[in-house]
Amino acid sequence: MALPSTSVSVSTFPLHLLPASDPPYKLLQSHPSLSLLSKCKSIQTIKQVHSHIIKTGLHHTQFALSKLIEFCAVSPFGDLPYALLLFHSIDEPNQFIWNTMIRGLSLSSTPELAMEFYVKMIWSGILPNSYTFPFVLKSCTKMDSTQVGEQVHGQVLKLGLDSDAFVHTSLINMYAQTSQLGNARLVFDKSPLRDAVSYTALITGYISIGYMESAREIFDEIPVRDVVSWNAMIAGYVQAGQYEDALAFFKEMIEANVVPNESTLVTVLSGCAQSGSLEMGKWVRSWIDDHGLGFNIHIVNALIDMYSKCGDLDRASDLFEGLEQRDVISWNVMIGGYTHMSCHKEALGLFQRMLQSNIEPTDVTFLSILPACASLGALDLGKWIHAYIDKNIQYSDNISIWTSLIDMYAKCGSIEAAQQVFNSMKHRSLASWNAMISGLAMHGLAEKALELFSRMTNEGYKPDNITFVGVLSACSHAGLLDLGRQYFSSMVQDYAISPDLQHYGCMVNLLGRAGLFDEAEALIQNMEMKPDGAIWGSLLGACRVHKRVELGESVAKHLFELEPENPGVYVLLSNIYAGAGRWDDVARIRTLLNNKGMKKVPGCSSIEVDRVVHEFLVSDKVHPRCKEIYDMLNEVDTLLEKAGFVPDTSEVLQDMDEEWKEGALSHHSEKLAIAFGLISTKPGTTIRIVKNLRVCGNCHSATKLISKIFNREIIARDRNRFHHFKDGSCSCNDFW
DNA sequence: TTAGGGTTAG
Repeated sequence: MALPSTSVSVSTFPLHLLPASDPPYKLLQSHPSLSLLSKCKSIQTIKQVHSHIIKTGLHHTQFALSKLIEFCAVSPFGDLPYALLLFHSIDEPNQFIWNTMIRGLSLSSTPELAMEFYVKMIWSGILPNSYTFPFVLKSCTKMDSTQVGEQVHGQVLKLGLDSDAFVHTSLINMYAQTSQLGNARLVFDKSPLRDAVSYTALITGYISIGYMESAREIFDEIPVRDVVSWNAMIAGYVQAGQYEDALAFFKEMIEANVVPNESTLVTVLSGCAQSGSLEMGKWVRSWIDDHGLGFNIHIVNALIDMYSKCGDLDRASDLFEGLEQRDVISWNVMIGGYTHMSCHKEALGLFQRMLQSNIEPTDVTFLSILPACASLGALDLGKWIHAYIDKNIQYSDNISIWTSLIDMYAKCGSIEAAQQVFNSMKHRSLASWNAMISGLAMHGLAEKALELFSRMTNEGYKPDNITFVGVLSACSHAGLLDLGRQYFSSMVQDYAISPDLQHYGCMVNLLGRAGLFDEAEALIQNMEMKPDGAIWGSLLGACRVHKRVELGESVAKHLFELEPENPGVYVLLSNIYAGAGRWDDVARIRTLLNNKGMKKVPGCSSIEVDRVVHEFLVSDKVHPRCKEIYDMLNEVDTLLEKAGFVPDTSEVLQDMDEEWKEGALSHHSEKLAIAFGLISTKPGTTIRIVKNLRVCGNCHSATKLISKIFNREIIARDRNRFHHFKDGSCSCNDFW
């Protein structure tokens, strides 16, 4: 924005003719140069105003400089380094200027500097006043330093400033936010200065340590509750997961004739979103419409979030598209909504649109978009995001983002890159270790996963239930039965973690694969909870491997009860019959399936080429390069045959009808994706594919040979794990 | 003479 320079006459006030002491305040306050400040939207325009101030001689007045510093230090369009520069140009800054610098720094990401300025202020002989301490105490709160906070409290008492309501509340807030509720309470109780604000500061302290009931008691004591105190309680209930209480409070608030504001509605809607309750959300929506608030962008954003989290993506998208002005939150909630509902392609598409609209993504964007990349196997896009994050310093200490990158790389098949990100992290959270361990596990790198687990415990991290899912799945993917047993009992005995369904699933898988059916069944019987479909499914899979037809039948019965609509159970059972040569039973199951009108979930494989994800279904013929793909498939089949490959037809039901009609196994989705990879990438390039189902035995054998014949590394992710095909063999050692 | 405390997307 260029400033209208002609509108400011240098001679408006001939201030340069005045003596150095400040002229009358009224004259200064209305000076055009200073009123221009409020129009500034960038550092360039601030500099222009600064030069106006110099031209008009205003820079001789501390008042003008203080207004300039205030704008630079506090306004969202300001520039803290410029404020510092201005500050250092002043010989003897007055109390207001010191306070303003402390205020600006307390808002920044470096509150330590605010403390430094506070100390310097005292050293320079300027006494802090009742304005200074709210800023200083905010810095203490931000630094989470109880020691410094207590020292400042001492100085407040010495100066007798504890009788100021603002200082008083700031003290309560400082103690409340640094988990010293006892001290917060003491300050609160000892002083007669109690208003809705100080009550609310105390309430949020109790909420932050999860004491909702204490918060409620204090709330009931407030003589006059204002909108913020209601908002705080509603936010507390949302945070505590007490969504119905949050809504009840919202209704009570309206009955008490307190007018909800934007915060109230954003908070209530986020509660509806988190609880997934569309009914609640609709009720709030109608209130919003009745009160004409449907045009507030923050409220619309919250509505988009609510609808998409409650599963109504159409309504969410309508609101999103209907927005005239979208801010970054609008984009983030819509992308996050798609990810939440597993519409990963839509999430990626919207992200591309966001970039095209020149909206800067934020860390929240990446936390939504990286899982979408992970799910689709969109490695190139993931890499692009990694490069973007690398370039933007503000993400350098965001552990969640780096953890998401580890997860993305691992799930996109690039375990080396995941490892590199993990190694480069200076600070890690438990989730970072978990992501790396699970990543190694799904790549079948059990030894490395277990090594990492012991490194993690040596470094003092306490593993949680998710860690053990990773550890046990590492054992299960590598068939490490004894180690699996050891970790399972260590989890219970050494870490007091009670096993959940996922842990049992790994153990049943391990035992089943080893053919230890009695032990597996005993384990299932001793579970504290009812086994789910995954547990029985795992056992049924083992029955197929070990050709245990009768046991398979009885296991399938459990599954038919639990998941009557899951065609996978019928498919697996029919494969068990096929393996035993019981073709009549195979036919019976097929008829049963057809009669029930159930369709197997179609096999779907995807491959990313040049940042575009291509998806293939069984015998798909819709791809633009369909002809070339099928030509390549023919060539592959010919070469496979030459190499002595004999298709195994025992798993013909894997893809049911479609496959049956084709009469061959050569058109499974993974083979189409591989053929497309072969024709669309340079020789020698690694081919990465993602399949939604478990890879079938036939394709597994074929892919091993393809990797040898075409001299390509093929990395395939199926529903359970990764397979690295190279030189005719697979990293899973045919065990999956 | 200018300002300051408690609530708000994942």
